[in-house]
Amino acid sequence: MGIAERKNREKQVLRERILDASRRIVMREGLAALSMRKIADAIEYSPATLYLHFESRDEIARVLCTEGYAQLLETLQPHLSVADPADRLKAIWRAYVSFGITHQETYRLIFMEDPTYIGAAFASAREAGDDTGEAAFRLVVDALDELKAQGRLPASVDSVAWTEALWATMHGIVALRLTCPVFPRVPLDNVVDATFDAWFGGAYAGHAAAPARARKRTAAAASGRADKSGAAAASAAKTKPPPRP
Amino acid sequence: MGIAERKNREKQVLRERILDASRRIVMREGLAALSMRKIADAIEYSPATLYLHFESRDEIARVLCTEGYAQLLETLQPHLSVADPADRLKAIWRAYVSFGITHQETYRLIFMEDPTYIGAAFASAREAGDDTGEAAFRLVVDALDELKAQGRLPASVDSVAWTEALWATMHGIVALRLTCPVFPRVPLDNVVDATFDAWFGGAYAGHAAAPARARKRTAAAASGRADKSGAAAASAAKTKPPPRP
DNA sequence: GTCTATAGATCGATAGAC
DNA sequence: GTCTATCGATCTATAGAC
Repeated sequence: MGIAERKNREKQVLRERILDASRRIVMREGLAALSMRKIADAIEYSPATLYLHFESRDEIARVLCTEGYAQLLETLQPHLSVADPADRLKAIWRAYVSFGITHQETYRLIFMEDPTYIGAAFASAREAGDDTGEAAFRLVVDALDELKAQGRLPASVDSVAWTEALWATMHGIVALRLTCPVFPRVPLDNVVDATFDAWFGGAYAGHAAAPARARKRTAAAASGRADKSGAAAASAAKTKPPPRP
Repeated sequence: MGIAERKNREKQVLRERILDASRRIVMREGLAALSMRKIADAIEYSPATLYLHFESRDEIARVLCTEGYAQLLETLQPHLSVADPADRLKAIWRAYVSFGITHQETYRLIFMEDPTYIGAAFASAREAGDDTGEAAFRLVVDALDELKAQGRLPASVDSVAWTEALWATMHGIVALRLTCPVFPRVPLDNVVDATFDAWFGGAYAGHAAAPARARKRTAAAASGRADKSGAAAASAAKTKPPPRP
């Protein structure tokens, strides 16, 4: 069946070309600028052809969103295995913010546009038995539990609520950066560090019931920051201004 | 000059009617659904008439954004004078989240759509000598400074960075709630409380250099929450699901 | 499979009559 | 001031020729 296979391969190739072009448009001009005509122009096919490979513009957007989400998770991957749980959490969330800042439009597409896109991504991941996202979430929860077990966080901490609050913080940092012209006034890294400081400042002085807090770190971070190991956010997240309207 | 004044009054009335209709459309269907034709239909005028009062659709959106921003600040107002600085911060940020959840589309318009809208709001406020927004920001910074002065937070804390991190957290909570279908899995109030817990859990046990942390509060908050004084967020922010796409 | 052509539906904004 | 009429520019999606 060589002929059928070749045709199928060719079909996949065109599908990829469509997605490539779409990705480029979204990354450069945002989701709103993604139109069937523009994609068709970019790949030098007629708009009608696109409908042989995708049922609608929305389907293309959904695929891109799912892809972007996978890319985000992949970016986090290497930081999930940092030994110390506090360092691990910092590394993960710094990488998260860094991704959001460097891949603005991808991040927008995932978490800041139509909720049904990421909703579909979650659903299809679940169906496919892919629990990478859920696993990443659990790993953050686990890191907090580890800190509790080591007496570096109070046992009363609700790890799931803390995980969601941490997520919200990092999302808030990225999102405000992208949509609010006056945020932040101090360097973005300092805001991230301030968060770690507040949440884990005490986690380095190990004492179970009422850990003493050696929160000297903000002052240090506010100046130069010749940063530690797992910090991927650093340079990328530093100065870039928001280009989008 | 009674006649000219009456005409002027009538002009203002129509202007208000336009804004009323626009506000209703945005609140019910979001900014994307705001069109000159739809506004005109709602007030039973022709689309062309709108251009006698506003130069463009964008100007209307800008005005609505400025209005919404003022409304948000007004909502925060009563909580700015809570006596205890830690309670004050909690009250302010609970009210902030509550506003975002109950006035979803208004909040979206302010902080989640076109950055130029809120940018214009900031600029025109500055020109008009209105520093309400800046003042609110400073009041949060001041509250943190108070906590430091009372030895309830380490002196090394960078109050501005902390303020921005707190803002990012609360924005993140609202924004994720509005655009991410799987957030949050625990009740939203618990996420807010987890944040306060992490940030100010130690602020009730007063000790300057290394304040002991009595972080028992999350566990308590995770259950019932018969909350304290200035908490406006409570019921409103509890259960509502995201209606938008 | 791919095209042309087009239906059908938005929009924002303006010219010019009344 | 307010209207009608319209320009001109989007867009998605499809029917039907080749």
